[in-house]
Amino acid sequence: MSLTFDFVQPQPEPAADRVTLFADVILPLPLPKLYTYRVPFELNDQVVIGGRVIVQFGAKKTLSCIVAAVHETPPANYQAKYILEFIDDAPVVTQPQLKLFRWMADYYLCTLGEVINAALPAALKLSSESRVQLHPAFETETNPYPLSEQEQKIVEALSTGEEGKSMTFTEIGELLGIASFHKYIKSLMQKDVVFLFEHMSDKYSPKVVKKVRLAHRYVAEAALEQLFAQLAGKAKQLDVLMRYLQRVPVYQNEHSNHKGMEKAALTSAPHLSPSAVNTLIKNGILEQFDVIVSRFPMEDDEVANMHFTLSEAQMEAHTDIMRQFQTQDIVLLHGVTGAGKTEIYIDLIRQALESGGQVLYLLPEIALTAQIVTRLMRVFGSRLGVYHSKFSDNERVEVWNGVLSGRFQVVVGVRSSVFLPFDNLSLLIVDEEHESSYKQYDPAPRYNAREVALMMANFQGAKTLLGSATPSVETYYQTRTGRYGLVSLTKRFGEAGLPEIELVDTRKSREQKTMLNHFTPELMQEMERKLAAKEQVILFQNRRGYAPFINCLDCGWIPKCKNCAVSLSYHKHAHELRCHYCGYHDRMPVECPACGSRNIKTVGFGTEKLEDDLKIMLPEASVQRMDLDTTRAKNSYQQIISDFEKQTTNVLVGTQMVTKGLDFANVSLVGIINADSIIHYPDFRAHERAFQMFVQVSGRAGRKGKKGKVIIQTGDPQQVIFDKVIRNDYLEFYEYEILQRREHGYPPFMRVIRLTVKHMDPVLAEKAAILLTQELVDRLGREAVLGPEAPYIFRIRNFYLQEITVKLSREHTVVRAAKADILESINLVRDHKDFKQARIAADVDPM
DNA sequence: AGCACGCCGACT
DNA sequence: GTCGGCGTGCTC
Repeated sequence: MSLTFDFVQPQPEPAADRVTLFADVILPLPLPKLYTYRVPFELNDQVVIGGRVIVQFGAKKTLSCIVAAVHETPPANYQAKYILEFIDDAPVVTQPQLKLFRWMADYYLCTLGEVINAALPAALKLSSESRVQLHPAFETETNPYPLSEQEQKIVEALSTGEEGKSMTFTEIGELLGIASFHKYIKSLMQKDVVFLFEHMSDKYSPKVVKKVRLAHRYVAEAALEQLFAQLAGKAKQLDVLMRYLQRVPVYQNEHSNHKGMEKAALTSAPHLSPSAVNTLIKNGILEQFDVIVSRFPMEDDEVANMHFTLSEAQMEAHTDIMRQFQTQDIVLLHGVTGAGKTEIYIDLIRQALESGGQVLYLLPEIALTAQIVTRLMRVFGSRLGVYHSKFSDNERVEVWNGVLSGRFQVVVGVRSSVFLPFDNLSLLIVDEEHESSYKQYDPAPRYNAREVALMMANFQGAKTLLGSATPSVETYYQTRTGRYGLVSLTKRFGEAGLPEIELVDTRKSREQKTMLNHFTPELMQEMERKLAAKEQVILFQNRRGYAPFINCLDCGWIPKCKNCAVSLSYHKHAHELRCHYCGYHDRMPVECPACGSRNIKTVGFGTEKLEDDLKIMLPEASVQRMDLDTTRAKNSYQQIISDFEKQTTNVLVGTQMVTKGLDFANVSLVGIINADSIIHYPDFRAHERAFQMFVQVSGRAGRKGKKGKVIIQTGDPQQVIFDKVIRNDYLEFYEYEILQRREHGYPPFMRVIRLTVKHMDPVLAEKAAILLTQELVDRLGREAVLGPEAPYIFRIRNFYLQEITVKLSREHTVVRAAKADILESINLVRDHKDFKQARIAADVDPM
C-alpha cells in the first residue's frame, strides 16, 4: 500500500512531570553531526530507533530521516523542533546496521548522512512535494476576480474529480505543457482560489496484477448454463468464457473461482479478443480485481534443494575450508579460473542455512549474471534474494524488506548489498575479492564493499570466504601473516587444462610491416583457424570508442573536451566526439575548425575500431562488441551474452567486461590486443591489475576439456610480468610484487589515504592544496605526506584537481589519530576565507 | 544538499 | 532608481 499522509500540528507543551523524549536523527545530507528533535508527548510510544520520521529542517524543507538514538536530555543551546510524523512502527534500519554505518562514516571519513543516503533504496527515502488544492470557499459563480486562460485550465482540472482533489507541481506543468507555471499558481493563491500544502509520500508501490473471475451469481451450475444461453451468438465472448472455465475449474470446484485468473492471460491470448474480455467485465459477467504480488515470483521450493556432487578436489577444498573455519574467521579460497569455486560456495551456503543464519554472497557487478542467479535459484528457491544495480527501486525495497522479514536468508548481490539489514549473518562470501569495482570511487561514501562486508561479518560473528583466482596482494599477505586461512584449488574442473599463452611482438611486426590493422599476423591466422573450426574468439581491448583522439594532419589540431583536460574520443557509430570523463559530446567535424582541412585522421584504437576492422577482415564471422556503450540498456548485456552462448556471434570484442565470470564452452582463443597500455599505468597497483586482467581473460579460453590458446600482443615481450602470466604462477607474481610494495611503502605495509582538492580556479586549487599539505605535514610529519601534485588528467568537469597522498603505518591507533588530524586539516582549509569554493574529498584505501 | 540573506551589474 | 546574479552561512 502506498501510504500518504499530511502533517499533524505540533503538540502543546507537555506538563512538567511527564517524560520528554528527544530523538537524534540522521538526515540524508552531508552534515557532520546528528540533529536533535523533540518527540510529541502523545507519540512517545511511537519512537523506534531505526525507524523513519519526518521533520522540518530549516525554513522550508521537510525531510524523512532515521532515528539514531532516543534520550531525555534537552539540547542546551537551542529549542528542539518537534518531530512531525512517525512513519514506521518497526525499524527500517536495524541496530547492527547503524553500528556498521557508524563504522563506515568513521573509517571512510564521510558523514553518516552520506552513508544512509547510499544505503537506503531511493524508494525508502520519502520526498516532500508541494501540492495545489482548490480553496474550499472557492466557487466559480461567486469568484470576483477574472482568471486568465491558463488559470482557468488549472481551476478546471482541480474541480474535476472528487472533492478536495490536489495536484502536484509536476502534474500542473504537464497539464499546461509549459515549465514556467509558478506565476499562475502564485496569482491563484493571491485571489484565494487555491492553496498549497506539503505532502509526503512513500515512493514504494507494490506490484499489482489485474485478475478476473466470474461474477458470483453465475458460479452455480444452473446459472452458468443460463449464461451460455444468454451469450449465444456472441462468439468472441463465448470463447473468452470457455477459456476461463478451462483454466479455472468452476464446475468441479466452485471455490476455485474466488482466486480467478490473470486478466492478461485472457487479453493477450492469441485467439481471444481483448475487447470481448472488457465487454464481459462491463456487463458484470466477469469481475475484475487487483492482487498485490511479489516482484520476485517464486512458485514454491519444488526446484530447491537440487543436488549435485562435488568433485574430489572440490570436496577436499570444502573440507579444508570447514576445518580452517574452526580457528579462523576469514579464509581465502585461491582457485584457478574454472576450478569450480561456485559449487563449493553453494555447498557452504546450504550448510550455513541449515544452521539458521543468513548468508551474503557478494559478486562484482559484471559477474552477477543470469547464469549464476538461475543456478542459485535452482538450489535455494524462494529463500534467495538478488540485489542488483539494474533493479528498479521498488524491487530493491522488496529485497530490503525481504531480508528484514526473514523471507530472504541468502542474498546474492553487488557492492551495495552490504547495506542490507542483516542481523544474523553466519556466512559471507566475497567472490573475485580482488576486484576494484568493489570500491566506490565517487561520490562518498568511498567504501570498499569487501572491507565493509568483512567488518559486518566481524560484528555479527560470521565466517568469511574470500574467493579469487588472482587474490589481491593485500589479501594474500594476510594469509602469510596467519590472519586469514588459505585453501588452494589449482586444478581446473572437468579436465580442462590451462590455456597455452603466446606472446607476440608488435614492434617486430610493425618494423616488418606485417601488421594487419592492429592485429599481428599470428593473431590473425589463429583467429581464422579457430573460426574455420567453428570455435569462438574473445578479444580484449581496454579502451572503448573508435579512437582515443583525432588529429588534423595539416595543422595538428586535436579536439579537447571543454570541461576536462583530455582529448575527445571518436565514436564512429554515434558519429560523435565524446569525453569519457564528463559525457560532453560534439558532432564529428567534417573539416578542421582550425585550418579548414579535410585531412583528419583517427589516432589509436578502441573496441569500436576493432569491431569495425574485423567485420571487413573476417566477413564470414559474426562480430559483437561488449563495452559500456553497447550494454547501457537494461537487457543488452544479457542479450550479447546469450547470442555468444548460442554461437550466433563468433567473435566477442570487449573491454574489461569480457574478462569476468563468463563461461563459454566453445571459446578456444583469447586475444589481448594491447597489453602495454595496461601495464604502463602510473599507479602502484598497475602490475597487480595487469596480472589479474591477463590471467582472468586467459581463463576464458578453453573449457570443458578443450585446451585454449591465448595470444598477447605487446611491444616488449621481455617484461617480467609476462613470464608469470604465461606460467600462471600467482605465487611468483606475489613474491615479486610484495617486495616492491615493501620497498616503496605501499599497502599492505602502509595505509594510503588520497585527498583531492578541486577548484574552478587552477591557482586557488593549488594554493588550497599547498595549505592542506602544510597542515598535514605539521600534524603527521613530512614523510607521511606526498604532493600536492596535479594528476595526469588535471581538470575534470571544469574543476582543477590537486592530489595529496597520505601514507600511514597500519597500526590501529596511528590510523585513528591520523584520521582525526586529516579531518581537522580539511576543515581548516574549508574554513579559510580564500578557499570557500574548494571541494576536498578524502579517499581511504584508494584503488 | 537546499535555501535565505546579502552585496554589485543591466534594465523599466 | 529596482530586479536579480550567485557567494556564504545555517539548518536541531
